[in-house]
Amino acid sequence: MTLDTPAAVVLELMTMGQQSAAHLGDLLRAASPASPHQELAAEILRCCGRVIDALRATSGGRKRKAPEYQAEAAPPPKRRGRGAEAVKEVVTSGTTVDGFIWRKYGQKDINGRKHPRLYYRCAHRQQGCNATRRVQRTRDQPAAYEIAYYGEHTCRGAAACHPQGGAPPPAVVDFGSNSWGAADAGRGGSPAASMSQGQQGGWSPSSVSASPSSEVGLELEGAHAHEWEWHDAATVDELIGAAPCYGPDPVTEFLDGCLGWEAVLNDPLHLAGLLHIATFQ
DNA sequence: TCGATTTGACCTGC
DNA sequence: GCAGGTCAAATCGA
Repeated sequence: MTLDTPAAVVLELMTMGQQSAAHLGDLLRAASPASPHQELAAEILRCCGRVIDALRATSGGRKRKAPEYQAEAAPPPKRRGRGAEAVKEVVTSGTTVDGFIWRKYGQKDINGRKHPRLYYRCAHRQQGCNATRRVQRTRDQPAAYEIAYYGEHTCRGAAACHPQGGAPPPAVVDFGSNSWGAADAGRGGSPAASMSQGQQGGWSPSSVSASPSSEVGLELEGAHAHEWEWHDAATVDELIGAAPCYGPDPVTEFLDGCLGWEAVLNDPLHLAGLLHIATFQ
């Protein structure tokens, strides 16, 4: 492959990064078999692999089929059939904050569940946003929540959802293994706000977890955790005030799988972000 | 007074 | 018929 296209450049760099990460993992393993830092190296490997896979799929001439969903053609919201598949399901610990403004519209005691199931819909439903979510405390960990998302945000995302046009709250991204967030908190790194921008330009929920001490108020437990919702105006103001500059992070979006590869390649800013990561290896 | 939440009733799929 | 999902009136709080 030649390096005459941005995709080729990124692929080359990511391949180098992947090799470097593998090497780093080997070194860490050799230095200290039980080192938790190995998880970081593994995480980098996974991310690189993901980028490379996406790139290869793109360069193969196959384009991901655009989602069938179209905002203007969206049918009126219908009842979900029982067991309908969620667009995304996440498990969060201690918080249900995800950067969107949700309006609770129902609560139901579920058979065999100690805690009721809560139903939320996007606060911008009047604007045609049909996104809903279902929040349920997990059986194993009462302080943790299973959140199932249904529908897509068509309200142009968190910026639109937020009354001040602000950005999502500080939250730690869970890239799947939660190792980044945990490592970040442990190292005192800045708590990265990172919600993901979906392909329609709206924000899609990432897997969000609260880091133990990253942000005031985000880590609550037990009976008070549910009080921290984004419809709490005071909370929103506090969080936005604490982090006024959060905006879309294309790199994180991409790595989190919510930003299409084509969007990255077609947008110089997104591409620059990825290249920055690639050269960071 | 108005917007948000609560909660019982209703609707629908299995 | 039951269980889960949604509606909408009642209630609450700023």
